Amino acid sequence: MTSQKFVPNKKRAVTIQDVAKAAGISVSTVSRVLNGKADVAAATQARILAVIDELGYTSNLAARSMRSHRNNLIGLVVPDIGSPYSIEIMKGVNRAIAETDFDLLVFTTADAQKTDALAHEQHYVSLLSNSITDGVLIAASATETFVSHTPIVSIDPHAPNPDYPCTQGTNFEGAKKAVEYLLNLGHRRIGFITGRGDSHSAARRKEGYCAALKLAGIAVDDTLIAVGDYTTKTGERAARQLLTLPKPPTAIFAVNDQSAIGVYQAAEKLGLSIPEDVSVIGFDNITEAQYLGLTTVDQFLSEMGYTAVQMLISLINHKPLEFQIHKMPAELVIRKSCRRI
Amino acid sequence: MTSQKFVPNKKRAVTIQDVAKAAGISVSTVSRVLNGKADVAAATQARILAVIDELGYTSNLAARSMRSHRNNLIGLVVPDIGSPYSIEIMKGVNRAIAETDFDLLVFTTADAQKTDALAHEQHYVSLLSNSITDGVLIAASATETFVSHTPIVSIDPHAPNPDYPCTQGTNFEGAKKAVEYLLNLGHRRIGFITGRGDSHSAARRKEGYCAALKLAGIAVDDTLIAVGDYTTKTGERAARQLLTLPKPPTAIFAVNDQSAIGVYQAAEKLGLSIPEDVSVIGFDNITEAQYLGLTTVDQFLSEMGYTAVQMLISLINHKPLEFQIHKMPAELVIRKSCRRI
DNA sequence: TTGAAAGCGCTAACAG
DNA sequence: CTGTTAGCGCTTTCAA
Repeated sequence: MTSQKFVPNKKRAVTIQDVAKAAGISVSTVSRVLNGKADVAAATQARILAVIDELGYTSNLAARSMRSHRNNLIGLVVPDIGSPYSIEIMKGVNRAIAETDFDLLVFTTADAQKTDALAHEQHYVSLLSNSITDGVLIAASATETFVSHTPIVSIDPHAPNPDYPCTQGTNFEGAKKAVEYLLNLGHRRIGFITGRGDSHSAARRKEGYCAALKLAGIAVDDTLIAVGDYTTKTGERAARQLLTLPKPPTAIFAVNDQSAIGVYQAAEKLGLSIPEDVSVIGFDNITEAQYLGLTTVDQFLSEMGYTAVQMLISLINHKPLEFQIHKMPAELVIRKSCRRI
Repeated sequence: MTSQKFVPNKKRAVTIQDVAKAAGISVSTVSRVLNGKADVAAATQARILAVIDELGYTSNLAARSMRSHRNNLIGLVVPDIGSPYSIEIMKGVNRAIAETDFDLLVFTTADAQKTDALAHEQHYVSLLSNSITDGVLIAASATETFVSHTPIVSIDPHAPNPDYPCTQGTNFEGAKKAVEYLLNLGHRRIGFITGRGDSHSAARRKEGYCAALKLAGIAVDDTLIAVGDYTTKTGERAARQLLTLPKPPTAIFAVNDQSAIGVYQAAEKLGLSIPEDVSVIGFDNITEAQYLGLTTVDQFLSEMGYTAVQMLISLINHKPLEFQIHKMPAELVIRKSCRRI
């Protein structure tokens, strides 16, 4: 077996000094053309540009940032790249970034489940913010306070923090709307799958669920509330618990779409069909839920990302913000997972 | 309307100097405890740690990287965060990263369609690689050469480049396998939706399509080959072209799953159903395709990302690579989008 | 065990 | 228009 070994080339990076030397000019002049200053002779500029191209020079971000404190770079910290939630937010962030002259750097706290995500969040935010980034966006932050001398905007934080501007969903109103929709369809036994206990948004969604029920004169039945943690796995377990009740609910409202997918899977495994046997609505609106045909409450995660970028850039440019908390309206997206009874 | 203005706090970042001053000690000693050197008195160390905690000090990545040239940070450049393709790769990369002590920084070339993505790719790679990152992974690179003094591993490059190690799919074999499956099902008129012309992998997939046909003694019919560019949009257009032919194909093999989704949508709009009227297979295997029930050739994009990380880390640690090109096997995933005729 | 000092590559005054 | 110089915050010799 001929295994082709590969040994990396270990050449030093070319610096501004190399360029200056090769062009027979001082570093400051090179720096000037690099930064597009006007006061450089056309001939000199052309020569330097040629040398830069020839040597394949690229400015060292670290060195540059150390001096100029402006990198046109914004950081985004997400709990888990690859989760539908993060992806949706990244899409919006990316779209907003594309309209500006900022670049985007995405940082992930890798394995949120392994060690304490809180410390990681903290760590990364300070790391980015105190270094190369002009400001940072932090999605689904569980952390309360950050150490940063650079602007921070938080996207859909678990708990609201008056110290940092953020975008937020209308969790209460959205959940209420969803449950009211089910009530209008004639449902009276409506189950709820909760999120993690420490999450402010999950709590608000539960409040919305209870409020809608109360408004309709229906008492909240604790046996119809099952505990989840935003994942499909616990969603399935919770749904199984609800659907195997002596008197199961005719509809289930899940704290998020991932949990709703769990309901979908549980129903499938129990030989139940949706929406014939049970109607389902989930909060949030991700691709999988869309393809499954799940009715969802869309709080426009991607818009949250989009808006957060604009807020952050205002802050970076020292413009005051109109609102410290930007609420995104939630909208019910009717698909085929609910039926009238 | 009471708009709550928000003005950012503009405090300077706390540096190692501040810590040294507050602890009544020199910066070098602080640096030592920061880097876990052994030769510091326990008392001094404790005091410094306390001050660090109190002041909320975080080391400046830029400054640190400038001196030490090792940041335990790897960069990933993707063409488009938010595209199913990139997401799949990121998942694998992230999984691998979580097993190491490296952190991941994801860079995106934002809007590939806007300006020339090639220059962007180039730019970001050098930027990351010459600065804060110990090595970079580049996904779906169209660029031929990179300027970098740091290791580079390319994931599923459009065109293979002998200068950089990479992970690659078995494009030819996978496509051949897919078409052979359709042939076994009895299909004789099998359409193909192509990828972009400049893509090596697209070309290989087409070759696989042709090879399978030839092996079965079927002449390649150019009217059954429609041009796409990896997107759902062109996939739909191409599918429409094929399906409205006087003698349409009974099956379509699409260069990627996004194009296959286009086939799905085109069929729907033409009132055709899958697989009754037309069978469909797509290359790659993303969430949407899975939920749609599309039969696909899975080349394990996420495994490509995973493997690439390991290759890169070997390089960073100056270990030679066993293979410069790591081929990932492609596997046919049978779902419900094909039928026997 | 600790401190002083020399840069890493770059930008930004300040002179010429 | 161009060069000189002084750091940005940090690590790392080299002395003490």
